[in-house]
Order: sequence, then C-alpha cells, then structure tokens
Amino acid sequence: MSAEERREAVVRAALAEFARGGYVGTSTGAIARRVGVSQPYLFRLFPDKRAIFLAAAARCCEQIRARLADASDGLPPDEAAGAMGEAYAQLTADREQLLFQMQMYAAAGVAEESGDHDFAEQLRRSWGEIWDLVHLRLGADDGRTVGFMGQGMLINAFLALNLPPGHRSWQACGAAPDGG
Amino acid sequence: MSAEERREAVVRAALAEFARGGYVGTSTGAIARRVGVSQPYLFRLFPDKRAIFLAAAARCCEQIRARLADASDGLPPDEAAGAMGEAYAQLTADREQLLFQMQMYAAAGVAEESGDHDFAEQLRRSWGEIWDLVHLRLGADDGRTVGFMGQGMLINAFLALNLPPGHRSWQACGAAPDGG
DNA sequence: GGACTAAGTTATTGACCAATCACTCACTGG
DNA sequence: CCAGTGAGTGATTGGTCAATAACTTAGTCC
Repeated sequence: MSAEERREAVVRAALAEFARGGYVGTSTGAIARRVGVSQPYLFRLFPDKRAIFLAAAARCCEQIRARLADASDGLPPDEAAGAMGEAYAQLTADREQLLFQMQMYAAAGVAEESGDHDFAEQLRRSWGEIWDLVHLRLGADDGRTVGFMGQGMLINAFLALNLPPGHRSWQACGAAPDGG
Repeated sequence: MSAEERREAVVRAALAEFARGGYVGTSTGAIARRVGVSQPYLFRLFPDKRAIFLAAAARCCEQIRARLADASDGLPPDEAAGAMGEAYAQLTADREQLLFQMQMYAAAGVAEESGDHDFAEQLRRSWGEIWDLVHLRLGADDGRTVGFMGQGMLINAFLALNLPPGHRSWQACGAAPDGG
C-alpha cells in the first residue's frame, strides 16, 4: 500500500479514535492499531500527533460542507433549509462525526490558550466556508443563516449529552435524534 | 482551613485548569499547585479526578443558570430575552467559563462512549434546569427558547474558535465578543 | 499531659505515551 | 547480481500521571 493510501487510512482511523477519546485521551498506538500498522510508522506518514488531528479535523469540516452543498444544490432558499437540515441530521446520526466535531471545538480552545494559533486558524477557515455556503443557499439572509447554524449547534449539544428522544428540548426543536 | 473550604478552592482551581487543558490534558498536580496544596491531598477531598471534574461541571452549570435567572427576574418575556442575552455575553466573556463549558460537552460524549452514564446524566439534569428557566422566562414559547439557546451555542462556537470581532458570523448575529 | 481528630506532607508505584533510532524486507532497474 | 528505494517493524527512552501508603503536625477535650 502506498504512503498516500496509508495516510488516508490513518485519517479515517484518527477520526474514529479521537472522537471517542479526545486529543489528549487518544494514543497514537490506538490509531496505529486501528489502521493495522505499527505505532512508529505513523511518524513517517505525519510529523507528529498534532498533524494527525489537524488532518482529521480538515476532513471532518470538509465532509460537513460537502454534504450541505450536495443536499441544497440548485434548490431555492425555502427548500434548501429543510434539505440541509435533513442532511445534517443524517451526518450527525453518525456519532463518530458528532463527537469528533465537539472534540474539535474543545481542542481549538486549548490550542489557542497554549499559543498554537495555527490550529484554530485552520478551523476558522473551514468554519467560514461552511458559513458562507449556508448563507448563500439560504438566500443570503443573515437571520435565516444564524437560525440554521444555531439550531445545528444546539442539536450538537443535545447529541453530545445523549438527550433522550422525546425530551422537551428535542420537541421544542421539532426534531428528534436520527436513528439511522 | 476546613476541608469544606478547601474543596471549594479546589472546585474553583479545577474550573480554571480543566478549561485550559480539558479533562485528560489536565493533571491533578496542576490543580493542586493552583490551590496551593500537595497533589495527594486532593484525593482526601475527592475520591478521584473524575469527581473533581464533575464538581466543577456542576458549578459551571449552576453559575449559568443563576446568572440567567438573576438577569431576567421579574421581567416580561420581551425584555427577558435581551437581558439574558446580555448576561450570557458577560458570563462567556470570561474565557475560563466558556472553555470549561466546551470541555464539558466533549467530556460528556467521551464518558457516554466509555460506559460512564452518570456523568452525562448529571449534565442532562443541569441542562434541563437551564432550558426550563429560559423557556419560562421567554413566556413558554418553544420557538423563542430554541432561538435563544441556539444563538447561545453558536456564540460558544465563535468564542472557542476565537472568531475575530467583525467577522461576518458575528455581524450576522448582531453581536460581538464582549471585551469585558 | 495524654488520647483523639482533622489537615496536610513526602515518597513511591505501576502504568502509559510520543517520539527516535536502527533495523528488516520486498521490489525494481541496470 | 547488486545497488537503491520505499514500506514497515522492534526496541527503547525520557517523561508524565493518578493513586496509595505511611508519616507529621496542630489543635482540642478531658
């Protein structure tokens, strides 16, 4: 297997492991084991642990953006909101995606706090791309964009807390966790 | 100093340290140093590291609830929204509060994933209390409640990412990071 | 002044982890 | 057949960390 293919496998494995353990709580050994490769070999493919996390973060953001873009492609603003909401619900039904996203925000804060500004900078760029896409597809309406993104973040919190289906918070949203 | 007073000091120190390092990334030694006490003594005051984090999490949630309650006390729904928004902005201007909150969501996910359901259960209860308070003060209007809480979560993300003041996301919210 | 209690410490242990180094193995071109 | 290259491993190292155990004060009550 070529180094490039291995790197791809590492990014997928890292997403899964970091989602379940966070940045510090995940060992490079665990990632290597999931890839099926020795731990030191990771450091031939990436300079260090941080780079692996960053690659996974980029992947996570890009998946979100791509899904929202696909779901709303060519739709008028009125229909785009529902379509993107549905797409986002499907995406976050994958707990791996959801938990990694939460870890990303937390890790960004830690990184900023410890002087690593490049980390959050990468996330800010990705966030901007998602924001702009949503804004465009919702007819460049600030209110709608804030509402959509806010509800997305709210759902993230519900899912992270494992709020049971039928909880008053879910009902107020007119939504429920997506079972599949 | 009595054990109870020490425990209080530990909770405050833990909030500060966990905010900057996350659950796994913060050593009990760092907390002890901030309290001005030996590391092993923490384990006389709390059964383990997890219990310290849980106590800090309870404190964090209670501070949010209390601030929102104070700010909106006796106000009609129309004014309560603005008042609570202002209060929340002030609270999260304290980066310690904000970052700890993000760590809390991330840690809840990790805990659930690893079979520790009590952790998230405590947070769900606290979340429910905050939700009910906001719902009540906003005139029991689901739409408003979702809007308010969603915008709160959105602002959390902005702050965690250190989105610069004046960023289009901040402008769309009609808000800006609270400097003091 | 001695027995008791509660606050606090030093020393230690057993485990884990990121990263480095030196090495093996399989393949390919000349 | 051999020199070179790229994939991959085993062993190690220096460091950190949660938790335990055993010890030391300092006060208080009788």
